[in-house]
Amino acid sequence: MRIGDAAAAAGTTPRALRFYEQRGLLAPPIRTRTGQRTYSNADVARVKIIRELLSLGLTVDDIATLSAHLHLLDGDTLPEHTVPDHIRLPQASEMFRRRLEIIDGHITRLTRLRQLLSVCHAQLAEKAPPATADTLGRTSDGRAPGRAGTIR
Amino acid sequence: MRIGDAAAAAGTTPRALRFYEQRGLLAPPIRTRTGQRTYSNADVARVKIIRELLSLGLTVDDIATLSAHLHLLDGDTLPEHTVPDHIRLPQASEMFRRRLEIIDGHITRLTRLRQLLSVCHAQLAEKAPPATADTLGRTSDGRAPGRAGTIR
DNA sequence: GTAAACCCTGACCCATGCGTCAGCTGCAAG
DNA sequence: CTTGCAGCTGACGCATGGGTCAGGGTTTAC
Repeated sequence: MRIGDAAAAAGTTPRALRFYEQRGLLAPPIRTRTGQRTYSNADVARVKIIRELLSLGLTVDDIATLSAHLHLLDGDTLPEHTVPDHIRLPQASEMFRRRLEIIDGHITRLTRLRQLLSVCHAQLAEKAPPATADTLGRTSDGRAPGRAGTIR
Repeated sequence: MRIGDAAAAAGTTPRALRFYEQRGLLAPPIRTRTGQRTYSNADVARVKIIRELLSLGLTVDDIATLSAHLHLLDGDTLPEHTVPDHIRLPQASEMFRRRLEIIDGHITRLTRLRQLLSVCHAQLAEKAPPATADTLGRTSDGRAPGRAGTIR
């Protein structure tokens, strides 16, 4: 499988795969003798995991730190002993702990925000009749060509 | 109160206040005749709210859209009728709705991630004895001078 | 009156997660 | 053989939320 197909299969772009590779999230894949990258299904699975984690708010660097242990997240799609574990284990464990704390914080705060906004919304709804199509000026998504940035 | 004091009172920097002003989160404050900005306590309160919302994951643009209604979030610190409401009410209401959806999504996904990581952490903990100070290479925070970006 | 500390307006810098050329090579189809 | 899509490696661009000068006025304290 070459990069275009692998990317499509994982729901992303070739550019992204090269980027993940460059940043250490993905092991450098086997190349054809002319230099083209070839990916396996396991690679695609890994990319999917990576995207999942990104969409959940981890950063590329976080995922790189975890990279030796990503297979734990997927039980059976990835090989078991691809990487020398023991050196990074404690750091990874620490990282998980910290991440958990951060996530708990996020959840707490978001929950509070949810309440705040909910109240706001209710108050506004009292004053304003529910928005109709023509009180809203075209709710197009307005995404410009070059829109990049964080996956949310 | 001049900008430095106001910023300190709100727990941020002059630069940030100017930035919020420029992006429409803060009304242009009164200036002395020599051009220096002067802020009231109400302004400081508003900045605190802005920071709160930022830390909860809203973007500057979101907050700008809400800016006419921020006082709803603070009941009694801000004046009641400073802005002509009616034009933007429906949009703001819509925005709240969308934001609520997004936040619910975040919460759901974070909760899932929490579980995943939690499992990972447990599995790692089995293999690795709990990290001690010297198995971790200096857990310094390593924050470089210019570390900017999103408030998390 | 003069230095120290603060403010003003640009303007450029950082990290993220890629998009998007640019300029060159590879490969399968007609 | 050639055409045209695909891949390769840089390198620059974008949006966010400000930090950090630079170059010049202001205010305050001694």
